Amino acid sequence: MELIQIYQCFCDATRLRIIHLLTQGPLCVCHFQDILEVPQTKVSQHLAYLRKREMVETTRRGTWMIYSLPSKLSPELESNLKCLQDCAQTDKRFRDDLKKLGKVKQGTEWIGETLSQKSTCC
Amino acid sequence: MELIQIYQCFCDATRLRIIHLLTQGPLCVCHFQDILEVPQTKVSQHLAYLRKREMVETTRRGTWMIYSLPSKLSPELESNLKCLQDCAQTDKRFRDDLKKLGKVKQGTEWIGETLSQKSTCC
DNA sequence: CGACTATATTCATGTTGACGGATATACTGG
DNA sequence: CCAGTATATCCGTCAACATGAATATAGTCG
Repeated sequence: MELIQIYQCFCDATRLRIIHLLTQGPLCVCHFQDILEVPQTKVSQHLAYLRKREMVETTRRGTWMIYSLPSKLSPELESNLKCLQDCAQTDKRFRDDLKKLGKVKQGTEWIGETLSQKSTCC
Repeated sequence: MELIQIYQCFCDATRLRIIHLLTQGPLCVCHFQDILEVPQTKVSQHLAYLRKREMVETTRRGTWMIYSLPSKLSPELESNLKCLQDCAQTDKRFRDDLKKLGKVKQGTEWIGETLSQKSTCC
């Protein structure tokens, strides 16, 4: 992944929040919706943008689509993700996203290879 | 400077090269032109973009306009500039830019507050 | 002041991107 | 197979951006 493409992926607020969430681990679309509070279409479109540029990978689990960062990160991407995590700490918006992520995650839990469902959503 | 704006400034190839050059120190427009080998208009427009977003500062020195990074960098910008410098090392294009910067700089030299001109350009 | 150099701005145009609304697809459980 | 949920894609529209050409501005030197 070219450096410039990394920045292109990073340069929209919604995408940046998505990527930031993904640094914490894989996440399914409905969780993105819950956390970001943006329309489903918007989430899907940005995820499509990221997929097209191979910034994210997907796995289907039933009707849910789980998004994650690529399993092997280029050094450039890795550096920039670290930098992002670092910068995000001082930003209220990103911190709030992480808080919500925690709450949303409380509703679900991974047990081995299966997802134990506690919330109404995935 | 907001994180997202940093990425917006970084997300065009020409701008990224400009910013990368600026991490090495102030530079005037004609040097950008020489190094980047892009039309003057293009350089000026990208510099205007960066100026508007306060990613760069300017000083006039005679007919030349010297561009530099802001004297006080936000922590976010500083982190990202470091990251950029890091990533740029492994990229041929950026390395070539630095090589050219060296050559161009050989033609000029700062002596105290005055610019001793050795090349035809500033 | 006038010619010249360095740089900026304006303009027109093509492209990409962001977004909401509508619709399609994919999987699941009955 | 059907209904329902999760997600993706398509479409139209609007704004932002990238770019080259032409022109304007600012400073210097004679």
